[in-house]
Amino acid sequence: MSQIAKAYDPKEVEPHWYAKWLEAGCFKAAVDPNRLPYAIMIPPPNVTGMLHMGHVLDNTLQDIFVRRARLEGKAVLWQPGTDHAGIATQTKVEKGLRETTGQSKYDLGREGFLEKVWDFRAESGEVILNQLQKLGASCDWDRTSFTLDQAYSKAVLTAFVSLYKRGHIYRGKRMVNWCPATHTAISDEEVNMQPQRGVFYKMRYELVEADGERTHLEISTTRPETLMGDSAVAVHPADERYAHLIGKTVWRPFPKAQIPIIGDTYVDPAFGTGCLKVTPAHDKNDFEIGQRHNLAVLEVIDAEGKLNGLAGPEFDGMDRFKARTAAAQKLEDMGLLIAREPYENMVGFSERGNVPIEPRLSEQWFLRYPRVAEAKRAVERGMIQFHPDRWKKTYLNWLNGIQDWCISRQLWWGHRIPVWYKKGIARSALDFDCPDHVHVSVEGPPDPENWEQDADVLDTWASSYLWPMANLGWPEPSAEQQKELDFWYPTTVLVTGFDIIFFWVARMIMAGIELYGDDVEELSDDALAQRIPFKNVFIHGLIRDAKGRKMSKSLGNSPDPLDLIQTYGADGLRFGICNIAPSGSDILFAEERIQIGRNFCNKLWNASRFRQMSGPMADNSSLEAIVGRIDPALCDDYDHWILARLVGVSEELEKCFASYEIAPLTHLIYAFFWGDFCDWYVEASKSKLRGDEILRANTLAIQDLVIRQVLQLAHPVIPHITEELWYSLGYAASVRYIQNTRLTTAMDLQVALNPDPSAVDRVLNLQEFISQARALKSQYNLAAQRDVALLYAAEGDAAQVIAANASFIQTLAGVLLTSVEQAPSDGLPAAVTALGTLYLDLSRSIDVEAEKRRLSKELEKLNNLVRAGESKLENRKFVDGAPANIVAGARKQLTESTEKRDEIRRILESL
RNA sequence: GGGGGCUUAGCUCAGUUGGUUAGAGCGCAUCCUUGACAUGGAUGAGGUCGCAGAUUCGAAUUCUGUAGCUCCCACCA
Repeated sequence: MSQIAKAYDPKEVEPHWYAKWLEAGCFKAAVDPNRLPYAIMIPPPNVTGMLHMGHVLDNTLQDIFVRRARLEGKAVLWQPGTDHAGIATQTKVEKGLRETTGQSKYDLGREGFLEKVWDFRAESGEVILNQLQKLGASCDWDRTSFTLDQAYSKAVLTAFVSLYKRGHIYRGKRMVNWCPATHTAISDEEVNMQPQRGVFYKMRYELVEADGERTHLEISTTRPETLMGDSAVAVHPADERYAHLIGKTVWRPFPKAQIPIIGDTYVDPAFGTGCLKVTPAHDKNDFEIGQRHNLAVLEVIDAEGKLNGLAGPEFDGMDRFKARTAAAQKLEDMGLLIAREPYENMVGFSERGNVPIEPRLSEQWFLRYPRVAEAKRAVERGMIQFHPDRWKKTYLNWLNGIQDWCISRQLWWGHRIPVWYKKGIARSALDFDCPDHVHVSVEGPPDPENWEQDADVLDTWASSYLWPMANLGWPEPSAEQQKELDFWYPTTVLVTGFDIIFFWVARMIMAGIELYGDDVEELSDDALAQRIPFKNVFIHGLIRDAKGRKMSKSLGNSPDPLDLIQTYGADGLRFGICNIAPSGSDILFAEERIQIGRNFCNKLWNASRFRQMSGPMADNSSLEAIVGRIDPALCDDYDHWILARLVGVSEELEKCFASYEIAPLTHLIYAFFWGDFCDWYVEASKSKLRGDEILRANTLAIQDLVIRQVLQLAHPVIPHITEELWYSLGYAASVRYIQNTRLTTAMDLQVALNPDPSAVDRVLNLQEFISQARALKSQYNLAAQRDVALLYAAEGDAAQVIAANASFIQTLAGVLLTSVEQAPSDGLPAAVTALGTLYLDLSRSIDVEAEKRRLSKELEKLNNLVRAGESKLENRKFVDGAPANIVAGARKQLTESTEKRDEIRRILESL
């Protein structure tokens, strides 16, 4: 036990306890067959990334879950790690290189460049993990994993080889999304559609043979720079305007060539002019049309987005966007451009390169997603549950229209594709079914000198999709790892944002189902349930700024979490972020919205401090010890009430965790501790604390009990301050750390305390009585006075309740109470409560009109209530049909309302 | 074009299977530095729960229609 300092200083407390936890091995995960497993795999942040608000939210939630699970007595694994993040990291290093030495990666060569990336990783790789520690994340850091670790790489390659051998992975020349900025193909998921303001060009292609009056076809396009690659003009076969021209030819203006007019139903006659230029090399649809009609594929744009020699000498080497206006100008010079119209359309942008992607034909590796049906089944049958549930629709919807995944990247940083080609055989002549031509294995060919490895690496997501199983030792677990796999896998819950349901969640599910276990065709539900990577998916929203915009560096609206920790403490930030994280999609972040976290910590701190100042500390070493200090005979209504509330809030929190509803979490804790305990219970205690020793000890025992339980309940959210107070107030005397105590359940508390439920009603009435007394004072600007004379007229039980609680009332309301037999006749300001009528005993005259206005307003309210209550109770259908407790409640309310109304009426008349 | 989601106090949001007088935080107004806390306390103003129907004894809550906003997916040049 130690003296609690005057002000709460998170900067002192937080690092202190974090170090202690690490030292004591509090976060270490250990297989324990006697406990239920609870495992979370961290969504691995980019190895060179910096902590941002999204991480704060995601990891705070995970930490809340695992810390709660530890309190519940489960064996807990929170696996940390980082992702090599292929494109992001490589781009960053390339940029740095360019800026510092002016070199490109080609100057260094593959080996040399990769060395630089590893250096960079060594420098910055630990940063984000350290930042997570500042937040209080209770990961088992000894297990920190990296997607390019040797063992992990082996898992990735094994997965590739298995999927290849099972026929899910193939190589093919296809239209892919090419990023001209990063010089690699990317997957459909890495392309973001953005509205672009551009120009709709209307141009004319001359018919080789005039069609009567008609000498030209009019064609609209947004991309005139690709016309040099046109190999046809397409029209709808049923389009009366053009159908008869099918089979004829037109002149492509430059390089001048005859190209056919073809009929294809893809063309929408109503759109533009109804004529479509077909550029099979640079448009996905055009490519398909080209396939159907056997058209030449003329590539005129290269990997960097520049035009090449095929486009003609004046365009050779020109950037695609420059070429767009240049081509239009040339058309205009030739008299072939009819119009330039402003136009807005959706253009695909490369997520990383942030430039428009270029559809490009290239040889790539593709994954035909395995186990799509089973991936759906696992979710549909509830083996995997999404929280909130509605996200499963998004997931299923995506799986329904799923296309093959381009998994090769023209990068160096990543897992190199484990495929080797025999030297001396032209790539085009390779027979992939012949082991003498193509070698696919984890180890590589026995005679590497005769082979050349595929130059590409795998998409980062084609490694992180193994995260849950690879981190536990798959595919070749040692005996120890096998135990871990058996125990922790499938993991309990995955916590992540909805933006990566497609990138990661769905792919992990399919990978797990396909690869975890033997290669069998049919999977029973039981087998499926063993293979899935996690049983629950907790989806949270994205953090946006107060105006709903995405957080970004360029907007400058992305606060540095470390600054926030500096100002509000890690606990304050955690509480705040948890408090504003609704179950909806977006979270609007504004700094003032997390102040509540700091304020709550401060309140907790000061309430504990007040406890310490209120009297000597006693045995707080266990729940039993504290309960043993409470004498039920000494407990009054307030004591029973706060204990009943404690049981209630404990139960509600249990429900929250069981159903993955975290939105109410902080609200429940806040309302109970601040609203009920501090504002009412502690205030009410003050008179008792000044009373006799025995009563004081009893009251302090109850305070100790409530604070202890609040510390337990709040610990997952605000671990540092609760640990500090746990220690300072002597709760740690027998068990050192909160997490090593067993969470007291609502049931435990109920049995141990058995609070009198009837006290709750009495206390609610008292609270109303006190509030009304305060309101009366406030009305007459007497709020600050502590000894305002108040008369009250009450009868029967109510009179007894007031008498028994007179000292509370006087303390809490700051009044001196006097009971009167009869209502005073001289028109004093009054308030009507369920316990009786209050009169402010004023020596000066009152403002009769103001008093009348106030009471009339109150009267109207009550009249409405009475009317509503009466009509309800006169309705036979209600009385007969509604549940008994509802009817009884309505009766009770009507009685009370009627009494109050009559009393107010009487007072009004007397004024 | 397909699929979600949202619409409740000035702002941001709760409101569990329909059921006592619709709540919270912030903001606002008035008062209070009374020995836990001004990162505080007290009091108060402020809502016909987007709109229109339907079901029901009873609807913010269920259903239908409708308007507006928003996100995701999708190959209209």
